[in-house]
Amino acid sequence: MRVKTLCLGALCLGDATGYDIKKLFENAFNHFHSASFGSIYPSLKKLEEEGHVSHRVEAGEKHPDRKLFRVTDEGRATFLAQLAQTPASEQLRSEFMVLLFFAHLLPTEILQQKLAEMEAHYSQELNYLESLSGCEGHTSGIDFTIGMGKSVLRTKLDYLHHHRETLLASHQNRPDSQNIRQTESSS
Amino acid sequence: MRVKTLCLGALCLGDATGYDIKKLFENAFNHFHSASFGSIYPSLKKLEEEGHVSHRVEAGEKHPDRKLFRVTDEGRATFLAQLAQTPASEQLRSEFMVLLFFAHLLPTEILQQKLAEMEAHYSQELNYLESLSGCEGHTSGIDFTIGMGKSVLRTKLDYLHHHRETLLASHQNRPDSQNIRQTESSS
DNA sequence: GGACTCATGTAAGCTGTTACATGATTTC
DNA sequence: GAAATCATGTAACAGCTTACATGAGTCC
Repeated sequence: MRVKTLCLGALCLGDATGYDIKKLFENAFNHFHSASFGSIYPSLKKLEEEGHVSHRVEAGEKHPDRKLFRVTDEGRATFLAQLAQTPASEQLRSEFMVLLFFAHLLPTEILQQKLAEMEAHYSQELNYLESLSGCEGHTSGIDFTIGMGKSVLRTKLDYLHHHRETLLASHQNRPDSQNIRQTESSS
Repeated sequence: MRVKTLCLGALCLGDATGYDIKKLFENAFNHFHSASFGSIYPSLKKLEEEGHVSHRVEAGEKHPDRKLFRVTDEGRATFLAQLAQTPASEQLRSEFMVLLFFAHLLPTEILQQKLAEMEAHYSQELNYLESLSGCEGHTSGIDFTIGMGKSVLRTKLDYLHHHRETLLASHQNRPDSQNIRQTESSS
């Protein structure tokens, strides 16, 4: 789902500025999507041209002027239709898995470092999702995504803890630890 | 990690054609990355221009002519360096989570359908990874990625099974089931 | 005869990121 | 006084996908 559609969706939850939407991406959407200013502001512009949103300017005394966007009836209907059409799917992009896939080409210390890095990442994300659980005002759907995210992260951390040592042990004993270059001459 | 680097990595596992590499993306890399012909062939071309790979043509009798690529010493070194530099990270892009996040805007039947769709997806992917577990010739790193993938998918399926009914129940009783348009007049 | 697999490649276009440009206010 | 937060936007570019173009062999 493109950023434009997601911006429209964000505005279906309440009026907001481009800046507010960026924060939504950084917080609520963070564990399943991302977007930068460079895609959010042009998206809002296009949405307005298409009549899906409108805006009014709030003059600021204690903050800069802000453009507060609001979804139109037409925009809401469009989002609903797009949502219903979207097939349920998921795509992981994991540099960590790439690293593991080619782990036999890396020195053990580096592998160890990557594992530690990933564990820290997972822990941090889990902490964040746990902090969200305490908050109120979530729909049942949002609770579901948070709950699922937490379960998955716990599984990943468990998996790391239980298989880390085995992996590192067999990594050190792997064939051609240092003689990759020699193998090549056999052609 | 860009497709070009991944192609170089693929060739570090053995000589291959562009077509072979596409299959690798569809199979082995499938659960953490993807790429199409339109990015693979140009990548191989660039890699050759840069001296990271070379190729020889295998004339086919029972199959079309194929360009068999091989990594050079320089290419191998470059890949190793790039691999060691790559930070361990992960990014999920989930339309399913988006759907759940906005679930309160969808009719219950549609939500139900999306949940079923996702369950089918997860089951299919789990079956595939389970079929891989039986195969031999995996490095410990690859086994790790497969094992982790399986654990995660089982967790997701479990979560779906345990929370599906609760979600659907509270979805049907949600406020403003059908009166989204009325709410709007209060501005 | 039709569908699928094997095999290579290009061109147009979409989507999004990074970096730049600007500037006020608030917090430490 | 420095750094962070609030706030908006553009331009250049990267990277990838989709669709097209082509064609032989194999399996049902």
